[in-house]
Amino acid sequence: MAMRADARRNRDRIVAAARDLFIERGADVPMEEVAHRAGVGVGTLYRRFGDRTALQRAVARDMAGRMRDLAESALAEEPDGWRALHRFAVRACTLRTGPLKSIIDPELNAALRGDAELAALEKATFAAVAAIIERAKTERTLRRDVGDGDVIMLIGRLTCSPEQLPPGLADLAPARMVSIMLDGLRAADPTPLPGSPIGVTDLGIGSVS
Amino acid sequence: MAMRADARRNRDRIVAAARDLFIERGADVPMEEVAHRAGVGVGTLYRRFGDRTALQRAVARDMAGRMRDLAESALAEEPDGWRALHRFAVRACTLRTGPLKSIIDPELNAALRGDAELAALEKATFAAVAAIIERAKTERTLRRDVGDGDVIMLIGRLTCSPEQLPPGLADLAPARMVSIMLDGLRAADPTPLPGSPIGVTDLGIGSVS
Amino acid sequence: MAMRADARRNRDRIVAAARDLFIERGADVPMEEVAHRAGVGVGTLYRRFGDRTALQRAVARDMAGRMRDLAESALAEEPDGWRALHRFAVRACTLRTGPLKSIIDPELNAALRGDAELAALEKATFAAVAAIIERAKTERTLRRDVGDGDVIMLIGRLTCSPEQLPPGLADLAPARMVSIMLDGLRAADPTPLPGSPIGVTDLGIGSVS
Amino acid sequence: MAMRADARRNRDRIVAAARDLFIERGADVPMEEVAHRAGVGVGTLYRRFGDRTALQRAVARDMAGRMRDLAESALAEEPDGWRALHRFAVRACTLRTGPLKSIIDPELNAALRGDAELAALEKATFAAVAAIIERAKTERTLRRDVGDGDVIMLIGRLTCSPEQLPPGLADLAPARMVSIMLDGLRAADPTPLPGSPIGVTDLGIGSVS
DNA sequence: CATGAATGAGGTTTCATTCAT
DNA sequence: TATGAATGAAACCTCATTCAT
Repeated sequence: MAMRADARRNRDRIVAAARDLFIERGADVPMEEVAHRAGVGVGTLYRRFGDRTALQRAVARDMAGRMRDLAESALAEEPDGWRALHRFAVRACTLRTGPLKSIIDPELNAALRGDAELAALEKATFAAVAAIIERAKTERTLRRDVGDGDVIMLIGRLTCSPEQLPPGLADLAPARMVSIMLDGLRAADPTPLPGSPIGVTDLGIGSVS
Repeated sequence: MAMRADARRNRDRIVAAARDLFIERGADVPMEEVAHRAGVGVGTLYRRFGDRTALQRAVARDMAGRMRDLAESALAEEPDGWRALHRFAVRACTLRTGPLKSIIDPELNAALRGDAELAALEKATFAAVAAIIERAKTERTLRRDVGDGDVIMLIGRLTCSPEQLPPGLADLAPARMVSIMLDGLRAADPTPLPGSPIGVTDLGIGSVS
Repeated sequence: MAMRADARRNRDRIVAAARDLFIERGADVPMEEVAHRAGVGVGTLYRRFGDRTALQRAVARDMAGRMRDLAESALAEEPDGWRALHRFAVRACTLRTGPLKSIIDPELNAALRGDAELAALEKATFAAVAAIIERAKTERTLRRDVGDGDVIMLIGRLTCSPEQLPPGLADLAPARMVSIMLDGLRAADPTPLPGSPIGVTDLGIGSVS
Repeated sequence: MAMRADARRNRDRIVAAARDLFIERGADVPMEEVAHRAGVGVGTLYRRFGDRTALQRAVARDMAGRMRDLAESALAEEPDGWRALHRFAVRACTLRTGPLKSIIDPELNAALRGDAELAALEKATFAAVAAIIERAKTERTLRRDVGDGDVIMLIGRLTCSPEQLPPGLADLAPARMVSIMLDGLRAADPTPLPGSPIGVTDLGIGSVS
């Protein structure tokens, strides 16, 4: 048991180290640096993860899990769809999935295509987001001519933000962008959009953004 | 003279090949593949560019130049600020700077920091965008509580779009997102934003997005 | 511990292999050949030495250490300065520093300039040689009009001997040259030399020869 | 004719550039640098010399020619063998064959083995040196127990001197070393040498030193 | 089990040589 | 004929992965 807890903790530290280094320095950081940042030897890293793609899979699942948690808690805990959408959009920015995109996106990373656990997490995320959107449309706060695919793409864009904003702006800027986006999504007086609503399913399966 | 022309053409083909491969496969494609795609030997590539960072610099300048051209022509050729903003935003998406971000962004790519030519191109881009925004504000089509920094960040996000959209959506989706964003930027009846307008200068020096 | 011992042995074998190959084939032997001769893979060589200059540094220190040992043992173990000088000169030839000169001489090899350990070894060598010379002068066997710099330069020349002498001469020729040189350095009846004695310090810092 | 002169001059500039660069930076200077230093394009260099070994051959012959000239003029112009030996030894130092050894020595450079012109030049040099030595022995100024091989080896050592002596010493140090060596070679009261005199032929054929 | 040394495949870069202009 | 651009073989070096301790 103590063993289990220790091992688990080691595993988590490795995933966290990998995620941070992938964000900071890209998908090609040496495995040895990941191990070092996690405070273990390479051998240990390889015992846990087999190879680089296994580590990427773990990071992707970790991030997808966080994203699902955000979506589900926004849906469950906010009083209305509009506020849920707002909360989800703002918090999604803080995950910084943007700089990780090429690692955690099954579309882009062949190693992740077909991973069932990851697919399940994304499916859950999409379901929660779709529910939020549905609610907001029902409440007549969200314009009717957008699909959940449109909204998910927009939120994906907002989280795609690797640049190091100056400290004072790191929190403010995403909040302002989300606010502007929501103004664009508001039901009142929208400009007609080209085409017809884009659904999640139109995007191809399973992409966080 | 004739030689000059040939060499120039070779150079351009190498930059184009590098850009495409960087987009498709990331910043770490083997140089040999870049050379092959350009139809030259590695030696030629290295004669022109010295090392990988020199090639990245060339790609970054190329993209920054295109971005500037988009901004300046939108400003010069559109009858009003709003249409100029729309045109710039839509066309900027087509440059696909998003997947190149880690390569062409001086903030993210140490090899590019301090490159004077690149800085000049970005400065010109920002100036044109700022002029467009100013015009739109004067025309009272753009809300007053956004700064040029806000708008540039938003446009940067829209161009940050690596996923391979299904063919039918590749053109449509960006147009819809831009349209929604513009609805959010519209002067009429905006929700008050947190903080105060963000200017280009607040973002730190010179990032296209 | 056991590992340590193994690693140490590996390291020593690499340095020995490098020295031999540098002598045989010059400073530009492929690293892979050095590794092969040492019985390890390239990776191991690079793990130990980082790059070619680090390996050269190791070889230079090794040779400088041997040279210092020769000088110090000659000083310590010979009954008089003259015999010490003779012994040092003869044995120095056997180190074959000549063919290594461009690799192990800090004057010639930029990678070695400023190496403190190497400088210390050379300083010790010079000190021992200077003591030998001083003793021989005191004993009135060495002519008074030569400085330690003169003698060190002469010995440096004798060790500068890349040519593959025919087997029978390999031992004899250096012995004869040393003997002739010593006759030239003898106290009795010397021809006046141009200039004044050259000291080690006149040579600039730290060159074995 | 004018053509001939021009071509000749070009060729000489290339050889001179190659010699200087070989001395300064070693046998592996890029051909392009040689060409640049000579003020021509690589193409021209290759038109003249075919490949690197041809260039080395040219440099070797050039140096061997100078060495022969020194030996023959010393023999022809000095009033006695002793002064001829002195002059040859001192001037040989100025050729700086030392740093070129691995390039111009047929023993060390496979590309030169069997070059008839080079062999002829060395043969002439050796003949002149042998004559000088013979004369000095006849005059009873040179000790009888040394062979021409001994003397040639000694002179070879003195010219093996790549180190950058401080300006004030560049001329003085060789003069002092030669003087000391000559004292060692003097007829009066020599210490018996081990073995028997070494002749040029004992050294194997054709080595400048 | 954890560790970190060893391995070698593969990417990067250089440069001798060729060849079109 | 002189030039310098193009080529690709070969050297350098890194790092994913394995394995002895």
